[in-house]
Amino acid sequence: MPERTTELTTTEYAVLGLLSHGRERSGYDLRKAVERSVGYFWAPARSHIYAVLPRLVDGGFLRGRRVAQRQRPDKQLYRITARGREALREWLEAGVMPEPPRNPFLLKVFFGSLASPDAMLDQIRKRRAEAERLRAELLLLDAEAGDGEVFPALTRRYGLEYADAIIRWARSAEREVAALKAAR
Amino acid sequence: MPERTTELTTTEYAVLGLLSHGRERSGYDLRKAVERSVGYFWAPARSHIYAVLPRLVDGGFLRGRRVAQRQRPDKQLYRITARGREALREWLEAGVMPEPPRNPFLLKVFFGSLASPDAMLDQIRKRRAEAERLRAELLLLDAEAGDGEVFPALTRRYGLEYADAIIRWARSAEREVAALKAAR
DNA sequence: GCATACATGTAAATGGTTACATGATTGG
DNA sequence: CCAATCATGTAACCATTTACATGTATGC
Repeated sequence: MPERTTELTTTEYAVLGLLSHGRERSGYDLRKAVERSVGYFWAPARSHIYAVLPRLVDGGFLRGRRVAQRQRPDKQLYRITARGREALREWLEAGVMPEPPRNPFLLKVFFGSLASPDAMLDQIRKRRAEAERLRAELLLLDAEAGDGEVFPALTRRYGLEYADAIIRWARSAEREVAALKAAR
Repeated sequence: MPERTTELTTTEYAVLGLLSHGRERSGYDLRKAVERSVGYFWAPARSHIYAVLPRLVDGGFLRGRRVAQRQRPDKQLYRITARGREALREWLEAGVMPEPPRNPFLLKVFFGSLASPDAMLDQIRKRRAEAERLRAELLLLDAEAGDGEVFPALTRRYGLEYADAIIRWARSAEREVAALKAAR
């Protein structure tokens, strides 16, 4: 952790963010909300969400209340506090940490000459397929969302631009590796 | 770790990869090699490299030898073994794990409506500046490299495509957020 | 009869990070 | 004189992951 300029972890801010739009929710609800919203760029494990919630209550960022249910396990519902809202706003306005570079796929490409051209061709094709899946998913999300909120729409456009970049790259990379193979 | 289909961690494969091109190197050498090659998509901490080397020796992937130096601390030089080479090749040809989605910047954008438009504008501009720096760095690396190895060149092109995508996105996002601000 | 939705959590592992420790040599 | 280069490592921490544990109700 680099000097800890923020009070909370990214996942904690994600949870605060999801709770910032009014409604109180359970851990279970939050997990589903993640899938339908920030899931394609931030998807904490289920158990991680549950771990983070009591911590946020301890810090005064959330308030929780237990709801007994018949025929269902009890629920914990969480609501964001003024303090939580404030912390979230501060985080949003604070400088972004430059993300540590982390792309194992590119690592494979970099050392690609040690594998067979066919194997590398396969890797690149799979990557393209992944980007195409993402692209389709984002178009779907976009259609579902209509033109409501500006910022969520911006993240989807980012994703599309990103997916398109990979698809373009992959297409040209595939040609190049195929040529390499032909040239023996 | 998801079921552990590979024997080693990504950083360990990165080290094997860097040692696969002939020469023996020290931990210190490797760290510098990282910067000049895979650093913009895989950059382990210095201490992490040192931690990984003895582990690779234990597994038979590397052989190390101590070199005494006058006027300098002793060196450990490492060379890849046949076993190491084999493990690397297997990893290169094995399926890529789909990378876990992780983009804290997009998380901020997603919840951008909770901050001031100016703050968000600033965030996006900084992101663009970062992408422009990366772009410049990659062009430089490209120029330095000339047209030698195909695969490293492919990773640089990936980076450029990526950087351009972000720059394009940021430009349009900046306009949009500015409009939002003007609309009060 | 079986999968899925509802609902929450603990335990263990891990891959990675920063901070700390040490010290000589070289070049501006 | 100061910064950078050479050179290696330990210790502490941590954010996050998977596996494990438990059980009811509903719809196909």
